[in-house]
Amino acid sequence: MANRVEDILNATERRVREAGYNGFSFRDIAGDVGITSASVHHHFPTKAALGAAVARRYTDRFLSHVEGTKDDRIVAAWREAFRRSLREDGRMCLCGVLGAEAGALPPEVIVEAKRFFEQGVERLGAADGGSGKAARDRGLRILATLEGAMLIARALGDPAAFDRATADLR
Amino acid sequence: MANRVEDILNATERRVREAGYNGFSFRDIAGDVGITSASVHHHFPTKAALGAAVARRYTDRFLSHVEGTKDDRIVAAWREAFRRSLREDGRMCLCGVLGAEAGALPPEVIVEAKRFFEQGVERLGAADGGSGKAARDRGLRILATLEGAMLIARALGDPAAFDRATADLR
DNA sequence: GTCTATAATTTGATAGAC
DNA sequence: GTCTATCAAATTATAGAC
Repeated sequence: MANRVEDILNATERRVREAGYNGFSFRDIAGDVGITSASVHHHFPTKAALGAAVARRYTDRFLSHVEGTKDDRIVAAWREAFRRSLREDGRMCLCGVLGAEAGALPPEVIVEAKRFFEQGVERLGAADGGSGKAARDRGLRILATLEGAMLIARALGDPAAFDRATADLR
Repeated sequence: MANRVEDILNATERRVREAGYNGFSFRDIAGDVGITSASVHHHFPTKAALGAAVARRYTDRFLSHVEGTKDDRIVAAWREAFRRSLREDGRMCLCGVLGAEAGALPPEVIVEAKRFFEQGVERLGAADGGSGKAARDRGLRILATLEGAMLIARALGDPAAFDRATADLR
C-alpha cells in the first residue's frame, strides 16, 4: 500500500468501532496491515497518540462529509451517514464507542471525542435555521437519539432498530 | 463485609461503568474489595461469568426499581433513575457501556445487555397505555434518546447535558 | 521504514496449602 | 473462602541492525 499511516488508521478505526479503545492491541493492527507492532510504533509512538489520531480523522472526515448540506437536510444527512455505516459493516459511531469508555481514556483521546459531540450539537441544532440555546438543545436531543439508536441497534444485533428509533427525528 | 459476592459485584459494576468490560482486571476488583484475585476467581471462575452476573444483576435491579410505576410516569421514572446515577457518580447505564463494546464481549455478557434493551423497549413503549408495534417503536426511540444522552453527557463531562437532551421526552 | 529481539508489566487463570 | 505462588500469554514500548 502507498500510505502506511492511512492503512494503520483504517485498521484502528475498524477495531475501535468493533471493540473499543481497550479492545485492540498494536499487534492486532500490525497483523491487519501486514507489518510488525514495532513498525506501528514508528508511526504512532503511543497508543494514546494512535487513538487520538483516529478520533481526529473520524471527526474531520464526518464533518466534511455533511458539510454544505442545506439546513432542512442536516438531520437527514447525519442520520443517513450513521445508518449506512451501521448497515454496511455493523459498526456504530467511533466517538460514541469512545464516549462509553470515557473513564478509561487518555485525555488526548477524550478531547477528540468531545469535539465531535460539540460540533454535532451545534450543527444539528442549526437545522431549520434556528440558533441560540434552544437550537443547541434540540441538536443535543437529536444527536443523543442518533447515538443511542446506534448503540441499541448494535447490542440487539438489529440494524433496522436504528431506522425505527430515528424515523420521526426532526 | 457479610456478603463477598455482593462486594465483588458492586466493585465490578463501578469499574465497568467507568471503563468498560475491557477496562478492568481481576486484580482491580480484588484490590477494591480487599482480597486477592484468586479469591475473586473462587466466586466467579471466568471474567465472562463475572461480567454476565453484573449485567444480570443490573438489569434485574433496574427493572424492579421502575416496576409498578403508573403508565403515565414510566418515562419519567426511567429518566430519573438514569439522571440520578449520572449525577451521583458520573456514570452511565452499565448496559449502554456494554452495548458500545458489543463486538468484543463474550456471548453470555451480550445476552444480558440485550435483555436490558428488550425489556426497556417494551416497558417504555407501554407508557400511556399503548401497545403493539407502534408502541415498541416509541419505546425504542425513548430508550435511544436516554442512552445517547448519557453517553454524550459523559463524554462532555457535563451531566446537565442529559437533562437538556431528555427534557421534552415523551 | 521495517525488522528482530526483548524488556517490563499486566492479564486471566490454576494448583494446592491452610 | 482465602491465601501464596505461579503459569502462559499478551500488553505497551524500546534498542538497534538493515
